[in-house]
Amino acid sequence: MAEIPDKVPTLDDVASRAGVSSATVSRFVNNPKVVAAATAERIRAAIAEVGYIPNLLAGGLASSRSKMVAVLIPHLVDSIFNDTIEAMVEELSSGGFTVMLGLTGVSASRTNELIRAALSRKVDAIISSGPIDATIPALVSRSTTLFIQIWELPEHPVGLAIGFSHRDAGSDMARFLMSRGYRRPHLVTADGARAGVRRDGFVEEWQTLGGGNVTHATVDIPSRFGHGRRVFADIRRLPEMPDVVVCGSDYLAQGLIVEAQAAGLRVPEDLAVVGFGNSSIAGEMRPTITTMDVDGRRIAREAIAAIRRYGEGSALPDHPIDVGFRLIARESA
Amino acid sequence: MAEIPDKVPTLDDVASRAGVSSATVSRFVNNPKVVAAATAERIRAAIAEVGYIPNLLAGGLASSRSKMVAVLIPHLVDSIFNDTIEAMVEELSSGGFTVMLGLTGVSASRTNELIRAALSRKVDAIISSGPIDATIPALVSRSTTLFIQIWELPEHPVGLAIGFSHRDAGSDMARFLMSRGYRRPHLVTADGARAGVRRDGFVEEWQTLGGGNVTHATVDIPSRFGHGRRVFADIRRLPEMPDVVVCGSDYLAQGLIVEAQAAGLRVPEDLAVVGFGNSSIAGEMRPTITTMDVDGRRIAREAIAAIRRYGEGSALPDHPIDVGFRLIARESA
DNA sequence: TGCGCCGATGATAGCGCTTGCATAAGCTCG
DNA sequence: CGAGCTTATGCAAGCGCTATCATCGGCGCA
Repeated sequence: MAEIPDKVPTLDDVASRAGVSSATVSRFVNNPKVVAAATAERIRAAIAEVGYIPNLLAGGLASSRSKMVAVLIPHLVDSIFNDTIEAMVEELSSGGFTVMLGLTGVSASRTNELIRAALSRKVDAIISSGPIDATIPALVSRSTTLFIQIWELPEHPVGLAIGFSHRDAGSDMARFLMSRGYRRPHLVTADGARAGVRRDGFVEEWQTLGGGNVTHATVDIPSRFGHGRRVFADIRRLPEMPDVVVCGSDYLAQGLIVEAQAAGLRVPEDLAVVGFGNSSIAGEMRPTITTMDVDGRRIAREAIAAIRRYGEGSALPDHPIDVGFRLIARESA
Repeated sequence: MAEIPDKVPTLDDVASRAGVSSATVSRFVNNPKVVAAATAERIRAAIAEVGYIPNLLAGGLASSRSKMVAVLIPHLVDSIFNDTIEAMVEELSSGGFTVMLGLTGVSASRTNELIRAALSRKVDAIISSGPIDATIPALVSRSTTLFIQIWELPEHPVGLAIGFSHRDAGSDMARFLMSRGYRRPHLVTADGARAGVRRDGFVEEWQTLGGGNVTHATVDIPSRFGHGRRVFADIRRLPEMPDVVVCGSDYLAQGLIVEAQAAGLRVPEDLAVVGFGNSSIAGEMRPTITTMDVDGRRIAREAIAAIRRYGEGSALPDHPIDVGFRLIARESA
């Protein structure tokens, strides 16, 4: 019975066992087709025998390509990105990438630290859904790492942007609610840039359509289920009760519905509510929640495709990738 | 004005700029106190001037320590671990570790791949909340990576376990509900091992206390908000309506409450509901949800402390770390 | 004054892999 | 049948760090 050396086996161990050079084993590991079938078979066997696990630190150092992607999001709990991120992580993993997760919160310095950490690890790409501050372009541009902003389409993206127009999303919602006959919308948004753009889009369109004044309130980022309580209390104090509340996330919409119902109101008859993001709960709530769907899996796929192309040396598309959105009319409005 | 070389600066660049050897710069980067104050200052300046970002692939390769920790969980959306994982990621990041996130789903092969990927990256530790299959011990034991199972206390953990007794959690809940006067509990659990243990603990204690029969149903992993609908429908078809439903997660409890209320039942008067995990929504729902609190942040801290000690060569505690749990009585039962 | 020590630094040998270049067969074809 | 390819493999030079060992001034102390 073969002695198992007590150190973890390296390429060389596999090589000598298979009777080839370590270069050949390396080739086999990274691209099996380039070695002859018979050799491949011997190497495969040798790998299994010694229980070889490649050292990606060494590989990454040598190739300056890490097969690792950083995903930066503000939060995990109740995050509007959850479904998108779950899709993202699944797609990245099955695409052979390792995911480095960073939680930025709302702090720019935290975001910066995480970006530095990612660059330190020579990640192939950084996918960020958080806010971008002014120091980031300089950091990123000196590296070969691809920077991808998701969920928005900034005028001048750092690297690549994959998202949709928040302004259009806002105005689409305005048209929808107007056509449904609502007249006194109340907006509740997290105080982030994107939510602000949606709000502007809504208000502008609403007024263009001849709608009256639009009231609005702000909640902390992220807009969570738990905010529902305070938001509802605030609404009750409004001089005139709105007939529909436009929420910055489905979770907030859910929280608001719960509160409204607890207060004896019927949704949507007494108060209609719409969310944003088409999180899984939106279709499962009672009443089901009218919302905007964003195709997270599509964003993930586009991101991965871009990373691949970029890795192979192709130029990036010189314009952001617009994945659009889709209004989903359900029971709540 | 100084020319910025178009390649990314290395330790050597910093060293020559500061007029010291690269070894000294390395010392400064990893442990500033060991270099003389004046030298430190020069190095600090040089680092800022050239915009040096350490290459952790190279560092990790040389030191065989990656400062990276893999976190493996089944899901992101509606996961009972969300709050724990958020705490975990925050604590790890501020502790200087990079987090590699893996979503195992319910597949053992997926879990295996992720563990291999983690080992390939020479992570300092793998923190797993998923199910452990028989092939894992062999994989992990040949490496120097610390394996940490969280949220449970298995008899024979692979590496270290940090969690609590699911059996005790089950029996505590049984005692609590009995003392509150409930008589016909119905259990709804995800079909995972841990949930099964809690159920057994509940049933056994319930019967010890002289309670009658306990009905139970199973849902897919993870037990989510959306399951509430089917679970409620099933309950209605039970020969005798339960007076309290014990759910495997707060999200499921929430979903069930929503359904019950939509059907005109009052919670807890007509049907009481309890959850598990003390997710943030539990205290924010109407009614607030009675649940079991598990201190996720404590688990995270214990894990990090263990990783640190292990990295410094200390032996692991030879017994699992029991962080306990706490029943939180709220309005829903 | 001289010995031993300690704190600060330099020189250097790898860590385990990738990859450009060189080599050696096998093929095709006029 | 040999020039000119293509294909399969080996050789060896790094990738950018860390860590061991050696060096070299002080400095306390007998």
